[in-house]
Amino acid sequence: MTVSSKISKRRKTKQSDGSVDYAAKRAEVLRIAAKLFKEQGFQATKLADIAREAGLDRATIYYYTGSKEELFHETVEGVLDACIDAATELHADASLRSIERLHSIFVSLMISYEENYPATFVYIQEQMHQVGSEETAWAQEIMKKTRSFDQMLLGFIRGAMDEGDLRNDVPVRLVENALFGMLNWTHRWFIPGRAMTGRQVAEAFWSIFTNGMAEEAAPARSNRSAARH
Amino acid sequence: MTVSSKISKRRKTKQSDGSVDYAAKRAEVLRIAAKLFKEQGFQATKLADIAREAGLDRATIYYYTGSKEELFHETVEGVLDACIDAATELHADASLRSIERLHSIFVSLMISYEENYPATFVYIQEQMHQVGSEETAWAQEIMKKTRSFDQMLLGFIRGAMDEGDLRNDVPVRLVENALFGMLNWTHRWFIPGRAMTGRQVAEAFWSIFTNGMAEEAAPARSNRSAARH
DNA sequence: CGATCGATCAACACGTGTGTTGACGATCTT
DNA sequence: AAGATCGTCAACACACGTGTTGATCGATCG
Repeated sequence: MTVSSKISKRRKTKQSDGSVDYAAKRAEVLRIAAKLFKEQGFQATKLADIAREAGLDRATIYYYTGSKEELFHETVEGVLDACIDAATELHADASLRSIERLHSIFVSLMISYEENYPATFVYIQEQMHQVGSEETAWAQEIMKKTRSFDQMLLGFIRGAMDEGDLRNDVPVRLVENALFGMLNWTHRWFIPGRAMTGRQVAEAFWSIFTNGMAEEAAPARSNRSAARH
Repeated sequence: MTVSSKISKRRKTKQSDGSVDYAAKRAEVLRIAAKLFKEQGFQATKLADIAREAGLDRATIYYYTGSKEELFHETVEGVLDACIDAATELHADASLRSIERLHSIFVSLMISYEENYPATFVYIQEQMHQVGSEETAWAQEIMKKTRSFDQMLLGFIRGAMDEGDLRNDVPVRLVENALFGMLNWTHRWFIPGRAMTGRQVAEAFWSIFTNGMAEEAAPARSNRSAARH
């Protein structure tokens, strides 16, 4: 990031083009950084923590990266693009109903969260959208993409309402916040490789979202005590 | 917090018992601190920010509080108790079905979030539950209460399933995470005094949770286009 | 009107975290 | 075996945020 010329960085740049072991170890450092960002938050994570976890001296970290910020950017960059990619490919297929596209995106998104773990959860945790203060091109780009992604989602929900697949007696924004609240809140509890897969979680949430949890959501309403237990 | 004797604190303590203007200004500082904690997070909020916002010198803040931590504790303390109070009073009324109690708690909780704004949202944001590392009595207490509150909620959900008011084909934990994901995610977008009240949001979420968003979830399926729009 | 007291701030001391430097061993090269 | 190079770290310089002190200024009071 810091462009100025320093010996430590000169070494790094020299490294950048070539070696294999180097790239591997660099990736390892990045992995550890992402893990700690997820566990403790960006600010609370000290470079010393990353170094300790990697079994290196703090100074050595700078052999692999220019700064803590750089590690963070590299963790988070691409996350948004992954989400947008997942969404746009469905968006293109106009043969599907909006509700089906929304469903697809919802599931794809959760799977993307899972695959990019823990990067996406770091992204969510650090509230990347409200970096309004920062004037950096980086921040601007994030905000722009987020807004555009958000509009896409809203579009699907509105579409599904117009097409009669979703109730329209609730404000669109609220529906979005309900659905993606469930989804995004996973960053507080979901861990890949545990009881459920990302897809299973997403499908379960989707079922709740569309059908609701009421036992008698279906026409049959009379015999509730006969319910399976 | 810091018990040691310093003149600055001696003054403060002297102030603690008595004055009226003092208490008012102190409350003002606390209010500003809470607001900034909400906007920027605890770590990112510098005492200088609070001072600037309050139109005071940084040093003067210490005339009203012992430390940044103290401001934080005072912001967050009571939040959990408010939630627990809201929950337990319903818990006592055994004449209600579990599903009704869950509904009541859900709405009460959202209203509590609204009334304690922004304190509760700070609480949620700072992930008070996973302060596992800290050994302070304060942290222990928080964790204990959180766990107990969590168990209470799970109990209601299980109860509602047993009583046949909720589908039981979804893991309890997942149902909890869906419902309280929607609720807790409000800390990212809900602002009191805007379009909707806390109660309205909660009721809308509850409706989605129980009935789902599918247009044909309810018995009445025919006149959908007649719906308010 | 000098004394007291409450609120304020300038200046300081300190701790902690970041990023840089230079050097030291190990391995690889010719 | 002399030299180059790579990964490493001890030590340093620096920035920043916190909390403390002592003094100042104005109001209230005897």
